[in-house]
Amino acid sequence: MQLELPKALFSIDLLTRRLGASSSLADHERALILNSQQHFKCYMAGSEISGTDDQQQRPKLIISGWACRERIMANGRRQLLAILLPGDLIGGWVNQRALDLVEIVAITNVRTMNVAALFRAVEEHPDEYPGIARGISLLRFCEERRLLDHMMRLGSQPAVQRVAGFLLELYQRCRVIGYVSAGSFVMPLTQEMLGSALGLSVVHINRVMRQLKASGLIDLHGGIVKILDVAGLAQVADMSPHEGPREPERCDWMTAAAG
Amino acid sequence: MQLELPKALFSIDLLTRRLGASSSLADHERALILNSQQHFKCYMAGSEISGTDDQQQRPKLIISGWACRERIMANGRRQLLAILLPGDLIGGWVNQRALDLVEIVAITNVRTMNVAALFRAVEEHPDEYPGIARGISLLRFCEERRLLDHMMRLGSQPAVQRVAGFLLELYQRCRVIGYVSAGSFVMPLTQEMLGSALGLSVVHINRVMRQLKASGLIDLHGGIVKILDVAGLAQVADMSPHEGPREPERCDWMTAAAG
DNA sequence: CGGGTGTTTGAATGGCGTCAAAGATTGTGG
DNA sequence: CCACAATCTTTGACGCCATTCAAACACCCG
Repeated sequence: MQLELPKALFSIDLLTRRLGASSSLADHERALILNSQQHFKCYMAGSEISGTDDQQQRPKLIISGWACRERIMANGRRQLLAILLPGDLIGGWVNQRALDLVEIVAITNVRTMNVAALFRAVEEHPDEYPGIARGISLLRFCEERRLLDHMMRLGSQPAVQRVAGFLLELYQRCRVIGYVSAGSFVMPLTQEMLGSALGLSVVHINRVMRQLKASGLIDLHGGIVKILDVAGLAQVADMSPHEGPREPERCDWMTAAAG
Repeated sequence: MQLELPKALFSIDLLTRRLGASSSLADHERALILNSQQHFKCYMAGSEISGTDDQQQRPKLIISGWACRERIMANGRRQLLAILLPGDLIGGWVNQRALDLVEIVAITNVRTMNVAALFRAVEEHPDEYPGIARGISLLRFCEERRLLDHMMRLGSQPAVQRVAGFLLELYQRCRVIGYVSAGSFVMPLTQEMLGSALGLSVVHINRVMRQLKASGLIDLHGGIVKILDVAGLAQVADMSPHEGPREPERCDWMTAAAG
C-alpha cells in the first residue's frame, strides 16, 4: 500500500510555487524547502491516505495524483467533502482542524511528501520564515473557502449549477498548478464520485453532463474535460438561467479562486 | 443599531465555563477573564453583526441571543451556514479563517462582548494561559465540526433526516449552555430560516415538522421546541428508516457534540 | 475471450418546490 | 381595549426535478 519512491522530479517547483504564492520567499526560505525534499510516500488508487484514527497526522503535501476527503454516513451514503490536487496540504499540526479528522482516500495513485520537518521549523522560528508561514496559512484559507463554496452548492443550487460550478473550480485549480493545456485537463473522477461530491445520483450526473455538452459549454472524452466557454459556464454556475437579468462578467469567484 | 449596555450579569459564568470546558483554568486565567468583562455591544434582531467588509473583525463572544452566518448567492437565495448561540466565538485574530469572511446577522436581539484584549493577552503569552488557549481552540474546532456535519446533511440526507439532525444539534448545544429545561428550549428560528439553513422550502419544512410532531418525536408550540424522544430523533437523523437494520443506540455524534 | 467497472439511456415513481389562499400570531396605533 | 397590518404558519393542488430500477453499451485488463 505504501512504497518508498525516489525523489520526485518536480516536487521542488510545486512546493516552492505554492508556498510562495502570496509573497516572494527569501533565499533561506527556499533553502529550507529544498532541505525538506524527502520522505516521499506513494498510495495506490483507492487506498486510505489518512484515517480518522491516524492520531499523529503528519502534515503532507500532495505531489501528484488526486485524492478526496470523504465521510460515510450511517445509512451508507458517502459524501466527498473536498477534492485534493497536487500542491494541496493535508494534516494539521497545531490548532487541529475538524477537517483533519475526516478520512482521506486516494482517487488515483498519489505521491505525497512529508512536510513535518518544514512545518516544525516554521513554527519554532516563525519570524525567520514569514513567507512560508504566510503560504501555509493561505493554502489552508483557500481550502476552507472552497469548502464553504461547496456548501453553498449543496444547500442552494440545483443540479446543473452544482456541476457547472464544481467543474469550473476544478478547472481553475488545475490551471494554477499547470495542469491545464488548451483548456483541457485530466479529470479522474468517475461519475459516481461526482455524484457523491455533489449530492446527486450517478444517473443524474450523467444527464447533466450531457446537457452541458449539448450546450457547448464543455467537452468530455475519456476522462479529459475541456472547458469550451468559461464565462458561459460561470454564468450557469452562479444563477439559474431563468431568473431575471444579471450584470455580465461578474465572475468574482474566478479571480478569487486563482489565489 | 448598536447601544452600549450595562455589564451583563451572567457573561462571566458563560465565558469561564466555555473557555474552561476542556481543562480547568488556573486562578490567574480566571482573573484575566474577569478583567475582560467590558466592551459590550447590542445588536437588534435582523441587523448585521459582522460584514464581509469588516476588516478589523474584532473577536467577540455572543453573550445572549441567536445569530447566524449567512451567504447570499447571485440568484438571490440565501444559505445559513451556521447558527450561533450564546457562548460562541466570532471573529478571527491570527490565521484568519474563511468562515470569518461570511456575514453574520442577528436573528434575535444579540448582546456581544469584545474579547480582543483577552485574545491578545493569550497570544502574547501563550505559555501563561494554556487553559484559555485550549478553550479557544476547542470552541473553534467544535464549530468546524458542526459545519462539516451540516455539510453532510445538505449533501446526503433527505428532508426529514436533515430537520431531525438539525433540531438535535440545536438541542444538544442549548443543553450545554443551560438553555434547556424539561427537554424544551426556545427556538427563535422561523420556518423560513430553517429552510434557508437546510436547503428546503418553507412549505416543506412545515410538512416535515408536522410529520415529526405526528411521530411523537418533538413538540412545537410558540417558538418552543420540546424534544420528546432523543434516541428516536437521533435514529431518524442518522439513517433513513427504511434502509436495513442498524445497531441500536450508536448515536456517536451525540456524545461527540456534547463536548 | 470474458468479467469487471464505468457510461449511457429509458420509463416509472416520488420527493420536494411552487403557487395560492386561508388561518394564527404578534405588534402597533387609535 | 379593539382594530389593523405585518409576519409567520398551515394546508391543498399541481408540476418538475431528481431518484430508482432496469438494461444495454463501452472500455480496460488478465
